[in-house]
Amino acid sequence: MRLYNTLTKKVEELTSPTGTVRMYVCGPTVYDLIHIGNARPFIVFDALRRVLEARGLRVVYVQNVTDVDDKIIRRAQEEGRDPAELALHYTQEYFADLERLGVRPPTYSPPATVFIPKMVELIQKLLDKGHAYVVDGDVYFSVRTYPGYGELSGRSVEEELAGARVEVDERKRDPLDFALWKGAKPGEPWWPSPWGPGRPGWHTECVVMSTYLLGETLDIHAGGNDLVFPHHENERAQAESLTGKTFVKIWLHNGMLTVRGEKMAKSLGNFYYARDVVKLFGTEAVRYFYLSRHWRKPLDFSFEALEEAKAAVGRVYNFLSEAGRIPPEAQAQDPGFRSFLSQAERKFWAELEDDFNTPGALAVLQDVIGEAYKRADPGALREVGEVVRRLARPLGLFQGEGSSPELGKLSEELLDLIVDLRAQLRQERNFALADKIREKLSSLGVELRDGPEGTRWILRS
RNA sequence: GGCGGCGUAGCCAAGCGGUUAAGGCGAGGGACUGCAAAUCCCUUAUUCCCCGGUUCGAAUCCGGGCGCCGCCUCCA
Repeated sequence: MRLYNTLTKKVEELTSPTGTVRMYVCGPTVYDLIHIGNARPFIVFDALRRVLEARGLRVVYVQNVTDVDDKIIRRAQEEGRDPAELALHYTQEYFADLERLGVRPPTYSPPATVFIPKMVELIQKLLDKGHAYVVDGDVYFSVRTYPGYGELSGRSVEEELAGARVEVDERKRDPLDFALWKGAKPGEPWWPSPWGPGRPGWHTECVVMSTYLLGETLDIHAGGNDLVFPHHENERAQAESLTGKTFVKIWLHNGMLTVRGEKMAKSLGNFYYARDVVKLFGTEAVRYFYLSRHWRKPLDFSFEALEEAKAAVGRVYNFLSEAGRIPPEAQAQDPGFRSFLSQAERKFWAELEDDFNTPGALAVLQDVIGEAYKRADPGALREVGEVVRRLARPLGLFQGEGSSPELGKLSEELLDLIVDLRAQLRQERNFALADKIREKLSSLGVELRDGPEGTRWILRS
């Protein structure tokens, strides 16, 4: 698998001598429900994980839950709630949302608060090595002590200094220095430390959780491209100052979800909660929507776009239900069809191997479906149905029943009876009544398809 | 201002030096049907924001514009 690495700005081969890929994806800060833009990395990197597994690799997938943070504290104060209780509540909602999005739970989802003693240890080590300093109960990382600072985000320390436009905290030795430990103000949650009560900074959380669970060098570290600076830059500075080793082999950053060209963000108010969008369009339409655009590019959200994704997913399910009713013995007539299929399979994987080109891979699926229809050969249809299901599996798509949910035996027989009676009406050319039945069933979610071999009923999901 | 990215048909979107410029949605025409739906067939970019350059050959590489976006604030 070749992937674009933010650090080197090149597409690089993901190597795994041990057969295990250790990947870390920045998770949510649990002060509110996640919005549909937050869901992009969760879905995209979940799919990447599954594709790596489908290629025979073991993946250890860690995604943190940031449950101490200024925003949580502020929100809790506004609502008169306990910050820990608020964080726990939204952590549970977050997991519920992952399920709604069809995202597999990570191997580990550590809450930051569990690791605070480890964070204190790490900060102490940075102090011991001269990479950090204490000011009035706060601890800062000294950016100048890490020569590689700025490499990830393509900034130079000098420029950042010149361009610093945020009010500089006078107590910092250098405007670029960032907080590792924040002393607690009255009323704020705190944990004990050698520098007094307080809480860890965000950048430190991720370093501790990732290296503790995955080791000092990660194969993949991923997140939204809005995290490149300062978050990931600061993580790298800490980790590499501490270990002297490469922190991350490949940095992956997904593009933003936009609304009319602007980033979707809580602060801009142009957001929709992930669960609401799933409710409106369904899990698979949302996944399809994300995977139909290359993961590094910006993606514009609109109801029309989701509608379109839903239609595309519906069409595939339509095909799968056609293919599914063909007896398993049916074989493709044309001997050349086999090689067409295996060529398509190779193409599918080649697209994914090439910087995780999911839109390219989905196009292969659509293409193969079109070809199967064209053949008008039940055997070919059946075989393509199987291939589509197998290939789409790692993308988390097209594994469901599609348009034929379980019905009770009685209901099925009743439907068959209605269809028979309607067939008689049509024979008698009583089309008015036959159409009325069709319309009524349609409004109940049962679609009738009249074909040369009679009528079939299909349940719309 | 600095750094990064994007601009391909009505819309969405692949493509990364040689392909007939994938695929989807939509639209139009036809087949099937009592009429529909579903499905099938055909049509829908001589051209990839603009201008130069490199090359036998450029949507793809280089230079310069134009437009849009992200980051530079603990934003996925």
